[in-house]
Amino acid sequence: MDYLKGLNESQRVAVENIEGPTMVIAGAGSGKTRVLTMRIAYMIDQGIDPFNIMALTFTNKAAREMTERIGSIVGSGEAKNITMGTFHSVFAKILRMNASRLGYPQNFTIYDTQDTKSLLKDIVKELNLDDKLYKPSMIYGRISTAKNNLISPEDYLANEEVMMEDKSSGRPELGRIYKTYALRCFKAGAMDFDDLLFQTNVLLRDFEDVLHYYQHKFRYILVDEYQDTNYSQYLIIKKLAAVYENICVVGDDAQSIYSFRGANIQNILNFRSDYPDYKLFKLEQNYRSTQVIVEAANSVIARNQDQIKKNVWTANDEGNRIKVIRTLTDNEEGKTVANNIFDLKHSESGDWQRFAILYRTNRQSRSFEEALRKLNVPYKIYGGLSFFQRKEIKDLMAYFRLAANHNDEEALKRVINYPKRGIGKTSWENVLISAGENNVSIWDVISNFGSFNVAIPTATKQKINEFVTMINSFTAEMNKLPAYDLAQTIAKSSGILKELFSEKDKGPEEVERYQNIEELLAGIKEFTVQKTTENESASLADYMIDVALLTDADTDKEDDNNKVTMMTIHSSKGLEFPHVFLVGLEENLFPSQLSISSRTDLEEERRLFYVALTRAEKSCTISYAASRFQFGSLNSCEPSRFISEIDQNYLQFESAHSSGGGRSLGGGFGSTRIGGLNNRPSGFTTRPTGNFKSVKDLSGSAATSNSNENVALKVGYVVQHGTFGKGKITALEGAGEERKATVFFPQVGSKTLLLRFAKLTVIED
DNA sequence: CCAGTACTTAGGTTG
DNA sequence: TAAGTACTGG
Repeated sequence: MDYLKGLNESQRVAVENIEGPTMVIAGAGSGKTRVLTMRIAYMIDQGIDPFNIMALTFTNKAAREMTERIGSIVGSGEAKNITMGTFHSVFAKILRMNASRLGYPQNFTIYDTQDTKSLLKDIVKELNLDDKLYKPSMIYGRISTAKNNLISPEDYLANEEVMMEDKSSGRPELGRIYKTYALRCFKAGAMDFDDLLFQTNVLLRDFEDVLHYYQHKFRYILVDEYQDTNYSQYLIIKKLAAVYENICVVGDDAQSIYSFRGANIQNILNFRSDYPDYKLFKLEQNYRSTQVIVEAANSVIARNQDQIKKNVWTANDEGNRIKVIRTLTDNEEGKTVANNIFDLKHSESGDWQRFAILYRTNRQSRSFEEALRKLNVPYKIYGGLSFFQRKEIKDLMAYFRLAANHNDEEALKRVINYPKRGIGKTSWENVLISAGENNVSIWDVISNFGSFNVAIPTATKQKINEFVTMINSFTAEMNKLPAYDLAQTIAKSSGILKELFSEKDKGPEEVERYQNIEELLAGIKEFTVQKTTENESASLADYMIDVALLTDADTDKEDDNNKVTMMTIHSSKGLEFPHVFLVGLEENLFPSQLSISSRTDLEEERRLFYVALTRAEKSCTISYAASRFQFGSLNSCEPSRFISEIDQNYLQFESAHSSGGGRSLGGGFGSTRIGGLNNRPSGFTTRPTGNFKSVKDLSGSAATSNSNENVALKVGYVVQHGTFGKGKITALEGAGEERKATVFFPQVGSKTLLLRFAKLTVIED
């Protein structure tokens, strides 16, 4: 077991103690991941069946990397049998296998935040509530908190304390919304992120045989980042570990930064009372950072009341002091940091990936993005809108979802009339009403108009029938065709590909959208090939299961390597960089304004600051601006209290302009393909401006003469339109007020126009 | 149905 | 500021 030789004494003991409840408190940079990896490898070496091991990590990427490393020690065949992943992904899979127990379809959809908010918005509208008072994100927060504390809608409504809270905040209907929302999700065969944990709890609570099965399957349980688990997660683990009590949790209370999503440091303290004979190991030697960084971080975190005392130390070099830079504005901050990175990169050998810019909020990335782009410095941004959240991707995926699960209401709503197929808002609303009245799913209504009374015209019903037939034909292929083939079919026959292709020559954004779809299809192809060579099932449903819980960090690309990283401090957890730039250190930004009134919130911000500092290996630079643009106006800012909380012996103050002079600008340095995930081409969008409008307006209303002309229109006529120019009629439909024409304009593409309004003049017939 | 415009409001972090 | 939504006129 050579691999154990590289460990220090406390790491080795933590690795070798594989039986019984174990808690590892691991200081920042103390080799936590290494211990976890080695421990699992060691367990397998000791004859434990990987099938009996469950390891819960914080990101899917971490799980993947750990599986790989374990595989390199014990063989990848063995490593593959470990159940490893995030809480959400591991239990989503378990839920799929047991979905019928809970009355869910095996192919249940996972609603993301967008789906959830959109559904909540609809519900508020349907219940005739004030949407100023009941905002989707606010309701979602409330429901999320409830679910994470295992409060069901019924519990919620029965809980007087909770109901009083809602009443006094002027929102007495939250419970009713929660109940409606839960019911709608259930009817749609959908779970939101919190349901994945909530329903797992239900499953383990109500089905003893299931509980027993998993208790015996997972004889050995490991949980990383334990300080960031919430009550719902805590209880799952507690139940599963109840028989064997081979549970190992690893964490650092000083790095607990997710209380906003229900994480509870108390879970660490509970561990002692839940497993009184637990063993405690502390990893205190930091291998990552310089002495200055370790000590500076220690000096800050010491100010927190709530903490487990530990002594993090390092044998590394002393290192340089932490540079603190003040700039006048946020834009200057961007430039200064970019210049510093540029200078440092060229004064020491090494790649761009050695640098990271960390900030409190996603929107701070802009000034750095601009400044880096000007210097031709390649960068990538994590967070913000991820690939799978983009409209065009969600649209196509909605077809996939619908094919897998007809009841997926959000998916249906998205695509029933996209691309346009003449199924309007009113028809949709009437279908919704009918579904509600008959207490069935929306799909039930639209696939069986004969059985329900729906107030929509026959022509529309016909169109909906065609749509239903199309979706059914996709469903029929779901388990026959490989993912890629079906995805390709859907992209074509749904009309999405055509829709985006026709827009392609409009502008850079349209081109990008088309390319994103191509990228998605390429990704599905890759998936299909890979699964097929591994002799595993490669259906489109399988693909969606794989992809549903991916984040930006998980979808990191190979060719994205040599780039400066920009991300929030939250998403930097677990990562390390030689040079860290910690920006926007201003009161009300970091610490955030929302946190400064409560001690516990402020302490969490301070832990966040601690996490940020301890990402740095060699150097850390802190910056703040004296003024910052916010909501359209320039606001002046105070430097963050956290700067003065650092032991001043570790700081070196510097003003913005004194830094480096000998920088050579331009000269074709940097990469040609700059920018990262969010890179936007900086071209212009040329768009016809309707500047003749005012002249036309003066000509007065010509509505009557218009309608006369319309009667005479026929497919194939060439017509003239005020803004779109000359075009050819490709289709005519509807009658009277509803009569509309689809016209192909070579200049702008195909348009459908309501003839009641559009002024069309026949040029030739 | 389409497109331009007026209005609103954003509190912050994520699977 | 910027994005997203609601409204309105053709």
